[in-house]
Amino acid sequence: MMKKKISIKDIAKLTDTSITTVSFVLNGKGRISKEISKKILDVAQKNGYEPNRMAVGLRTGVSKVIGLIVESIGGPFFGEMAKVIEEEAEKGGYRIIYCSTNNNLQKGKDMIRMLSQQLVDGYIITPMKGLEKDIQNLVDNEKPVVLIDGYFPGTNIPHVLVDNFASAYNAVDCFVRSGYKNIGMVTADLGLIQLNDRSLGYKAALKDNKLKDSSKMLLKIPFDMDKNEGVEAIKAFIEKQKQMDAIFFTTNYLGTMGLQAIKDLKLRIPEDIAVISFDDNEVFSLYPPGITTIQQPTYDIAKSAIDILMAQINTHKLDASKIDLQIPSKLIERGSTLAKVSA
Amino acid sequence: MMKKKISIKDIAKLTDTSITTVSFVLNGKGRISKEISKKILDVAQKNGYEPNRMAVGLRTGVSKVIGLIVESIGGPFFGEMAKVIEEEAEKGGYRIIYCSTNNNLQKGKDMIRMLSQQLVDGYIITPMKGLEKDIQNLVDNEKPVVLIDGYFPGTNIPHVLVDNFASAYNAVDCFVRSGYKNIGMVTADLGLIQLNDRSLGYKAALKDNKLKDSSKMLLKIPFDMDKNEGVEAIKAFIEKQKQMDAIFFTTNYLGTMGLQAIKDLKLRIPEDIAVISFDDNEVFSLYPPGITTIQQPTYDIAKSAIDILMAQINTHKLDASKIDLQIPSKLIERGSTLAKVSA
DNA sequence: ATCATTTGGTAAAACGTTTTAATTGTCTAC
DNA sequence: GTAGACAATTAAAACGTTTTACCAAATGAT
Repeated sequence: MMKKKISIKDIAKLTDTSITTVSFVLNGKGRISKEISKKILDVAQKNGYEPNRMAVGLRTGVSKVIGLIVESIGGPFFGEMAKVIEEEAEKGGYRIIYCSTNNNLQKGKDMIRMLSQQLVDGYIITPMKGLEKDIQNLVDNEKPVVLIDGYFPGTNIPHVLVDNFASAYNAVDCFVRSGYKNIGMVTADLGLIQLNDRSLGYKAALKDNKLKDSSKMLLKIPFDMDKNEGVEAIKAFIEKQKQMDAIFFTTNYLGTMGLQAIKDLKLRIPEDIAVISFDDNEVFSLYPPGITTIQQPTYDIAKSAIDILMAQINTHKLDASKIDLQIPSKLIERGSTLAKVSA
Repeated sequence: MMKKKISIKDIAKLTDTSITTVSFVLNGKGRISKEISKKILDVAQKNGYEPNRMAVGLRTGVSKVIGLIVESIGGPFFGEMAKVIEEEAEKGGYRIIYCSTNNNLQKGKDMIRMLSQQLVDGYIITPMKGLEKDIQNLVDNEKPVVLIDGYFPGTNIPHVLVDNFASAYNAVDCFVRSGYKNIGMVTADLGLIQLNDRSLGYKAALKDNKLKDSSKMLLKIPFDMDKNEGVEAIKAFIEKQKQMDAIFFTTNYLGTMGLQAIKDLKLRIPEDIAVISFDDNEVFSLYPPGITTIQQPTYDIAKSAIDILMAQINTHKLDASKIDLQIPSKLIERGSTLAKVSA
């Protein structure tokens, strides 16, 4: 056992040819006769030759690895994303090296620094506040980069994400169509542009529908609040806003916290309060009476991101700086937004 | 911009020393005078020197990367796992390269082959039927390997997973304590040893409690069934087993399918049917009246796995072949197993 | 027959490290 | 003073590839 890996040099010796010849045959370059080619291919095959990635990487400067930096691979959204990205990358012979930042800025910076030690050919990153410089630096150094799930306003870094503004706008519209007029919103204080866009969509929709100003019916959960505290905060919020008859949660995890809060308060959905949450997931489809959600097109986002990245990698001088892909979401209507029966 | 990365050679030139000296200083080897050391360190620091991983890898044969091969990174269980593994690995300066097999044997084989092209120093793998040979081959070639979430009976590959037998046994016990006597089970037909162990635990518990033989009240969902078909199958199963008053789902996804089925049939939990599912997750805590679950110690499993792997990597001649870590699970009791009120 | 071209093949450099073995001084001990 | 020990430094080989530039032989054109 422990057969030493066979190298190109060994194959050369075995076939009585030169290293160059073997390399040429294996890569389909140069011009080598059919017979010699066949002999080399046979020997390579028989001995299970696999090129040494490190050597190739050192010589050519390409690693065939792309770095995926996300907030956390756990969770349905990024998990699903990672899966698609990995599958698509694999088709191009690329592998994924995965890093999570847990929303920790320093960790994000570290990750970028590590990966840039010539070990990845491109990056897919979920941006976070404070990482602008580091990412811009990659771009300036002509590293292929695609941002997903967020972007940096005012910079020229290609990005693909759901259309957050329109999605939130549509959610409010859905409430209105069903007869709800006092629509509150719960969001998080993470400094993420995507949450901000959702807020803007919400506010714009209120305004367009001539509904009362929302400043009162808006709750921002601090980023460092844990789950239980969050539930309590939401409960307090709901109790205070007596007239509120519908509530919009801007993220998945806020939505589940919200359900817990509503359950604790023994309120009925949608009779006492209608609900919409961002990010569809199993809880929402199962939880009675079914929670209306904004389903992010994870597949499309991931697919587009990897495609754009590959395009950058392959055609070296592609100008991707103008790519701003905002993909529409899908509103999944369930029981939580049934038409209101006026009291 | 696009400053060419600085190399050890450049630093040598800049400090008027030799390549060797720089390498020695940077790695704390050899014996170099304080003054020269300082000069070199300063220059390296100032220019943001980072060693070229490829070159190091080629020269030393270690990549500082470990391969994580799981069924699918999506899903709460593996996602959480991946997170812990990545965090722990990072402490030792290792990065994770991630691959999912989607339960596809060929893909699993391909992954192992790719990763073994000298690009990872160790493997964490969720085993699947048919991969025995390939994995054994890694072990024979002295590659560090740890299996998680499953194992190959009769082989000597270190593994860490939840104690599936005891977990299932405890679930049945919980039903019995609450007064349920006709306990059915729904499992999947994936050929996975862990599911088999769960079945065995279930059967043993039935026997020890002198309950009626279970062969009738056992449903096996074929591996290629989609979600809707699964729900239908479970509905049919429940309707057929009139006397069944409790049901045990051996996986997360079967559990949620089961909830859907029970909901469709308009049965009450636990009055009409008590429920326990493997793998705790948000749905189960939220879904009224709260579903009792077997919570896998994901953190412990992941932590142990990476620790064992690191131990193998660092102390080269560690005999890990006897490591068989079966970690107890935690039964989270919720409303779905409240004491039965006899009719 | 001679020169130009093509065809089939290879030597050698380079990528950026690590590490062995060698080379210079300096110092100690006799 | 000289032999050995030791300290500080370095030259050079090696890891496994890719690729440039070159060479010899065969073919074609005149």
